[in-house]
Amino acid sequence: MKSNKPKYNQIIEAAVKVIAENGYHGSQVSKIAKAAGVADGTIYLYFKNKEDILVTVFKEKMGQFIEEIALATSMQENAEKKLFTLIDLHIRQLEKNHDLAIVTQLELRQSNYTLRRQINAVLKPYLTMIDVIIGEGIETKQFREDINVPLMRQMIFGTLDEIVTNWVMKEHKYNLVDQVPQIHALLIHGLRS
Amino acid sequence: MKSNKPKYNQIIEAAVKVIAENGYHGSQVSKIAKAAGVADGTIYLYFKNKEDILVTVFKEKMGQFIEEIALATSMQENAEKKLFTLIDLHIRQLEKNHDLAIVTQLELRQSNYTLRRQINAVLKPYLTMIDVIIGEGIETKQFREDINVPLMRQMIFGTLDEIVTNWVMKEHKYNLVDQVPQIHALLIHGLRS
Amino acid sequence: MKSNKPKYNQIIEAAVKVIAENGYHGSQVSKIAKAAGVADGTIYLYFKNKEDILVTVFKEKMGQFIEEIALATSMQENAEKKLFTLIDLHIRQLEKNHDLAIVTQLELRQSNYTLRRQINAVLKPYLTMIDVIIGEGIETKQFREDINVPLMRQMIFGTLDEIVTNWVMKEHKYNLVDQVPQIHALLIHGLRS
Amino acid sequence: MKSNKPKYNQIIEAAVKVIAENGYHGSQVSKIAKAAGVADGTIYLYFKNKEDILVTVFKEKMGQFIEEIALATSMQENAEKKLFTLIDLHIRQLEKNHDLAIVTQLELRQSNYTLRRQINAVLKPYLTMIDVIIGEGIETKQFREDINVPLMRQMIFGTLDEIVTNWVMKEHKYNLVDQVPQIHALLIHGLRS
DNA sequence: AATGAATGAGTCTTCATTCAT
DNA sequence: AATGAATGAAGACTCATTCAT
Repeated sequence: MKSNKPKYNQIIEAAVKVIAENGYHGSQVSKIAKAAGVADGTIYLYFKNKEDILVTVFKEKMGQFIEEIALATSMQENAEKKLFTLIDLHIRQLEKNHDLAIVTQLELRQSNYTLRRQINAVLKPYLTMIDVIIGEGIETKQFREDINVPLMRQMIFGTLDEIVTNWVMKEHKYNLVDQVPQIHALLIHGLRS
Repeated sequence: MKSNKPKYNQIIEAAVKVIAENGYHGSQVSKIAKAAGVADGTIYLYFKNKEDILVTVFKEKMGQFIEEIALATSMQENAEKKLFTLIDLHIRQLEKNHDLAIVTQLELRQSNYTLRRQINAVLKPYLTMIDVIIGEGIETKQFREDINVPLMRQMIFGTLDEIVTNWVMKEHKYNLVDQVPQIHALLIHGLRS
Repeated sequence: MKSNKPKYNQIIEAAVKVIAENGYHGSQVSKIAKAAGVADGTIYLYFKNKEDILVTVFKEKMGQFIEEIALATSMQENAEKKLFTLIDLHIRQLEKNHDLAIVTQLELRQSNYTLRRQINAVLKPYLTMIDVIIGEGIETKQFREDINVPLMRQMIFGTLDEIVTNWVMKEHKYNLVDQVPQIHALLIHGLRS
Repeated sequence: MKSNKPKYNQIIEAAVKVIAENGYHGSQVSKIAKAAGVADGTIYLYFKNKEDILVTVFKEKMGQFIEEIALATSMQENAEKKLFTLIDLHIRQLEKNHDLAIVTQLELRQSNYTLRRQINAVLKPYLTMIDVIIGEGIETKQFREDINVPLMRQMIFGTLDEIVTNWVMKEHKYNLVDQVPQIHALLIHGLRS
């Protein structure tokens, strides 16, 4: 696929790099074009408009992100382990890819409302995946019966998102993967002693 | 106090309203001025520039927000109850003020890096307050000894933030305060049955 | 006179200072008001508008300038000596007063066409004075009969103006008065050996 | 050459015309663009900013102006004739081109300090050319040995500049070229009978 | 398919001037 | 006479998008 549409991929990779380096508002179409080694006009042969580049960046990158997590969790035998795997890969993947983390945690959020809705749509399957894991945990009695699934999913996603965002804003100065067991424990056991 | 600087307050209130209605990028200075019933130039007698309006809106509103929570939690006798109060008021205050919720959860995040850092600075005391409550819980053995305080704080704040943001993006279609006890329970007990 | 209209004079002196220090375009009415120790509005009790301040500055200062030259030349016995005195005082007065020189040679020329015409009107008597001296020289046969008076006046004024402007632009780094005899000689004898 | 950069030249020609007609402060970028028959934004493909248009106008026009004088004087056999040619062409070229004369003598001087310095840099070779002619005259004993070259140059340039400026301010109501022999005579012989 | 020159809509900010006190 | 808070008009510049080549 990559070899079929080389410019398309060039542009997406350039966009991630340019946005991570220059910020959302400093990433003009002409700058992305230059980084991709194509003419400004060429961008519009592959993308409807600037917003479309950004949405596509998110779709492609998050698509891989989600797929990898989906695959890995499916190979775990129970909900608790699946949750651990999800946390681990969520954090591991973003920690591995600084540029992408900057783009997803900071820059893309500076977009307008329309783009935000599209980004949420891309995230939908991921959130559903979390819902399914929680549901499975409840069914198998690993998790409490009275758990409100959407609420618990917001807790899980909100926690992970906040943790990664903090790490990005602190300029990746500390190690994230090491905290995975603690995060998992907090989500499973809560605060109570 | 309000009567001393009427224009100042007019402008801040207008800014919240205009941003909530038109979004961050649709909120021209002239639109805010018009909504405040002052001339464009008057804005610049009270604010250094457009960004300064936004920072100030956040400072003033979050200042009250945080203060109210600080006061209420201080009157609770133990960490668990303090946490409940914090969750309750965090959600209650934003649910009560739709416009403010839109501004803090969605619009202000579309700002540039500089503004983001200033917003974080304003939030700092709130985050510290959470840290202190967790610390108190650990000392009094209400919470587990091995809890990583910053991590737990990110979990609490991330959860609340995600919950309110979801509610705003779903256009406030459901009741939030009702979920407070469940949120509290999840944070205290976690998923484990 | 000064004691009768203290604010009036305060404003004029402040204007010269502020313009010399901040340049024409950096000299807002409010800055002049502040330097003069009066309120912005007070300016408009004494001057019709901003342009009026500038014209008045020029009128007052150039009035003194011209008067002093008129007095001194009138005490010289012949045209050649009068010309020497005129050159000497023209240069001496501006060299003595750096701020005024900056204002007259550089800053006030950045004004618009209307102001320029008014400035020219103020200069008129000075130019006429030069004309009269040349005429006297011709009558007394000190100067050639076939001299075109306006042309010669333009030569004299143009020369002096250019010399002072160059000196101001070179930031007053050299001594001007020392050159007076040479200037006089050049105007009297020309280039020819 | 013109056909290679048509827009560039269109903009420069339009700028001279617009500034001559509307004055420096009345020449908005949009007005120049309209007169040049291009979009506002096109200006910025060829010029860094508004000031850059003005500096370029001066550079291009004065470049030609100076070159023509350099060529013509070089073909004269001695310093006195070279000086005559310089005076003649200085005045002839500006008299021929009313718009340019207005721009160089009046409007461009309303510019700020930065622009003024750049304009002076453009004039530098012209002033040097005058210096060289004077030096040559001294060497060949046409001119007096004791002449202060910079001073004499300021006298020549100041005289020409003042004469042209007066003519522009009098709205070109009289003939300038006719005065060339008189100007030359005054510079060569001075006032003395 | 690819180019890149050209377009032109859109906005924050300054500052001379006014006028109620 | 004096104040100074309030006014609001005015303009340079950017950048997403188009289209002739």
